[in-house]
Amino acid sequence: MELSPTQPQPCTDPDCRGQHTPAERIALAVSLCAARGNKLTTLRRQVLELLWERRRPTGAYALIKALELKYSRRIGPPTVYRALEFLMAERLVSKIESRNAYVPRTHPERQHDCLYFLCSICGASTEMEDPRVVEVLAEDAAALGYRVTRRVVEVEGACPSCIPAGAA
Amino acid sequence: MELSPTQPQPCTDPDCRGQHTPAERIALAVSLCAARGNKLTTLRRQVLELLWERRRPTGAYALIKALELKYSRRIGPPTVYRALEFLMAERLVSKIESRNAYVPRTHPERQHDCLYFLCSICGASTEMEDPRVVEVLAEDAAALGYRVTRRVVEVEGACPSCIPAGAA
DNA sequence: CGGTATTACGCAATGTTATAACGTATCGCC
DNA sequence: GGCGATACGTTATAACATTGCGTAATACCG
Repeated sequence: MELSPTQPQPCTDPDCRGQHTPAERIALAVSLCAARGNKLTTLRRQVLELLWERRRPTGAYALIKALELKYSRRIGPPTVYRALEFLMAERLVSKIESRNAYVPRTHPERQHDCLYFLCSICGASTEMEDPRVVEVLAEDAAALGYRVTRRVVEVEGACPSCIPAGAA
Repeated sequence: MELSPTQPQPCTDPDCRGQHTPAERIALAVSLCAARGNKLTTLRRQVLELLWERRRPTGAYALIKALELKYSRRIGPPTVYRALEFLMAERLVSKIESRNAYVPRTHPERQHDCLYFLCSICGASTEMEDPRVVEVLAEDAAALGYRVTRRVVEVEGACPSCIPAGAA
């Protein structure tokens, strides 16, 4: 499942209408890092840009190949993994655990982890936020006495465009 | 993070009090597979038993080592992965995606995917079910036009026993 | 400036997780 | 027994991730 890049995705957050373009999100990333005193180096920015360009969950090695192709130089796994580590720490990127792949976050300025809807047919991913999920999980965590540090919520299925194809 | 086995875990489901023992859960697995006309072979049962014995998320290769040790024979990765595939299809086992590890399911007879609470300190996992999570995710999926086939909900944090240790 | 500490990156090697491809054995059935 | 289907064994390899160490770039401070 390694499909061709597509266009900017609509934001499903009710608070923000319209589309987010890669360029605009990169600019936001730059200013966020600057504000925090962290360095979005060239390499890190290139990785983030690439993720925005592909705009679907992308594995680290696919990223390496794409970087090598685009910038005509050799890049080792640790280089990319370190960049991803930084980007995740800055909340600019999320890992899709069920795919060992990475996606750019639409709203790096926000606090909570996102939900991801993943299409098993076309491979697309849709990010969303739902405070109800956060709240319910918080209640469950409290009931168990857990202190929450991270939420992984990934819903696998068929996206609207693919349902005709895959419908039984 | 590879800790020693522990005892049967309490079931957090309000509908069922008491503890589930490995032996009892294996018996349930046998009868469920029989009822469905599927074969819980020796190997598959051994893998399931091992998961119940370890009772914390266990990687495929750790499973291989444990099997080799316990039954004194060589076992290749595909053998174990196929057994896991079968056990997951029968809903007897779940994969913890954020750890690339596997756990036995307490209630294989039930339909919905579980939530998992995972302790980053001791490595323990706690299974639970919450219809509210399922419902909220169903609503979100409907809003996006997604047809859901699987839910991955993994909450990382500190378990009650570890909070004193890890508390800042 | 120049020295020094810190952080980022390059690179080789290796570790870990998962699957492909193909052959053999086992089981159920007629 | 012969046959088809399913499970399992085996080798190799793919895919994902990290360790360790050295060098380069940067920031800080006298």
